[in-house]
Amino acid sequence: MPASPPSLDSFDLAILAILQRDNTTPQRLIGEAVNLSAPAVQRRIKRMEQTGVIAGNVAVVEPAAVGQPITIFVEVELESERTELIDAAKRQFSETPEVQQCYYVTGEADFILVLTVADMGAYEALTRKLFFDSNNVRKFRTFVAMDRVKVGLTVPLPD
Amino acid sequence: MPASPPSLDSFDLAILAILQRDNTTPQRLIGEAVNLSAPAVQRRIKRMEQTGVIAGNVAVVEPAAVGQPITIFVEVELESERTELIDAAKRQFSETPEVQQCYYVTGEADFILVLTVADMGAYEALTRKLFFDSNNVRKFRTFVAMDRVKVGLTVPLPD
DNA sequence: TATCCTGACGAAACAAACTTGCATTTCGAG
DNA sequence: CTCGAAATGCAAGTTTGTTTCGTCAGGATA
Repeated sequence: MPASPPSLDSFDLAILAILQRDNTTPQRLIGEAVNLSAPAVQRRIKRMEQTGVIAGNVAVVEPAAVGQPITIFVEVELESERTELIDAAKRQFSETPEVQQCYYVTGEADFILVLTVADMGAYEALTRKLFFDSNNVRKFRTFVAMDRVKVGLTVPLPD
Repeated sequence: MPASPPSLDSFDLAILAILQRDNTTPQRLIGEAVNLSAPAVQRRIKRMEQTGVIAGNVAVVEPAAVGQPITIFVEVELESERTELIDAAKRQFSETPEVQQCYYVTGEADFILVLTVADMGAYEALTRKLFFDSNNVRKFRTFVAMDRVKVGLTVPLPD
């Protein structure tokens, strides 16, 4: 729900850089860092939330701590790329909690999924549900993460 | 820096479910939702932050709004898998801001990267820097995201 | 069984942060 | 140069976060 043309100035970008790292930073400290008063910072944050520049404010949970220690990538190739079937696939992937991320891509695959599971048994069950029970998956390639070298949603910001 | 064995109860999980969706939710409301007082909620959150169950609190920035509208996946295959070279690759990927996520994986590739770039020119420059200038990249496959169907770091929580 | 210790809880007091109103300033268009 | 829209800072008011403290439940010990 972007409400208007964003057009961010250097204050906004500096604020974003901080919030992107830690959104519990007090507005007073942000203000000191960017040379602005706390209310000014607050108004800018609010505006960016309303215009969709800030898409959300979330706590990042460590998967291993909640019994989901395995991260898996899957490249999915469909049989048919009819719009209706593509949309159905998008919907199913979106609705599946273990699917942490889902992208519809160009190239040698149609979808790339990032999954979070408790163990390989859980993954096997998922493949059954998502791929084999679907009549539209031609094949899929699996990559198991040995090391989550860098994880996040941080976006590089212009200077 | 996990400080102790976590072992989360159903209160903790219920709190996590909320924070994972919106960490600006007042502790009072969380308390009402999980049947606990605000201080109890606050203590549990603090403990989970200290033990690493909660890895961070961040604002999610919309890439398109800050001039990085293109998301790209790359499978990277190295020439040599000597530990030293693997570590060097991890380090370089980690240090590159455009590399939003980096995983070291098993399977037909060694790394999977999630990149955020302004345009294809920027990607071309990145490939030069990350892959061609490195003497250890055998090949890489590129997937350009047409639709970010589901994006986030949300982890499925046990009941 | 009685006692002590540990850990977690809620209510209330307290401190800090967020939010709003308002006068002033800034900046671009006319 | 003047005007008006938009953003700012300050100060008050409100909400939220944090600490304190007394209580209680469970477990170990004697």
